[in-house]
Amino acid sequence: MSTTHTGVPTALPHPVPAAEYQACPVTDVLQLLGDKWTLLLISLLGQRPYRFNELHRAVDGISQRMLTRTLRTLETDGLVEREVFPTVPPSVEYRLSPLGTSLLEPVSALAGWAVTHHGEIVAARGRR
Amino acid sequence: MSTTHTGVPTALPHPVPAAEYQACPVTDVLQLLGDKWTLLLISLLGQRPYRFNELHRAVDGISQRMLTRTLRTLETDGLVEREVFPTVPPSVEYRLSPLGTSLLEPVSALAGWAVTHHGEIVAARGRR
DNA sequence: CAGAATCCGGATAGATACTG
DNA sequence: CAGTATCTATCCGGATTCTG
Repeated sequence: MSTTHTGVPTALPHPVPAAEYQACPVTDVLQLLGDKWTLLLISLLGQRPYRFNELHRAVDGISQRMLTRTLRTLETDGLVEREVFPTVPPSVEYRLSPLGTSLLEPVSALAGWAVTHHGEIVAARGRR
Repeated sequence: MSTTHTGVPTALPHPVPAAEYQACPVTDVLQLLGDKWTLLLISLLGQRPYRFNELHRAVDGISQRMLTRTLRTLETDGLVEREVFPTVPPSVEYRLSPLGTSLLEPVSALAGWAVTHHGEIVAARGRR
């Protein structure tokens, strides 16, 4: 194996095939959580169930469309359960599924890191 | 406080002002990690330092432009350090900063959850 | 009340060509 | 080798309108 002046091997010990990391569970989950509203909705639903317009009012700034879309994605991925009450007018309740609830723990760990270190990130950004 | 037939209070105990969650450290960090390449690059750089084209070869499918942009963002946010060796041809090495290294731990926790539960998500998606 | 449908602008990301 | 510059296709998300 040839090396450069830096001592870094030029041959790769672990090449990453596209098919692998595109299906990477971690990347997939991170992208699921990384959008604009998902995490906030999960944390709200982690407190208690919410109804649609209740969420709409709770999350200042979210559009009806994005609230619907984000909830649909979470429902499709099995993190949120949607229950329709056939009343007039209709009422729909959203709650975390057991799977979604289990997600609260590792998210909290990352949230803890974020709270602790976000200042450093902001400081680094401030330097350029 | 009035309640509905579902027993859910209509008054919100915890309204979420836009200014708050838009600056939310957790949302900020999650969005930082949630893009297409960031997590993969962090995990690679968590193993050892890499040079630019070495990363380009390691991450099959990434464009030169996106590799540059993603690394720049990570550098700007203080998670990755960039060292230039004034050789001919030039050589640039990327490594995790201490801040970036500290991120490996909570990311691993979330990664563990992802590995454990990704099948359930995929299964849920499969049902619709 | 809880949405669906449509339209649209800005951001995102890939491909390509060029350079110190 | 390690980028930059440019162009372009696509996606994301907001606003608006309409409905069972």
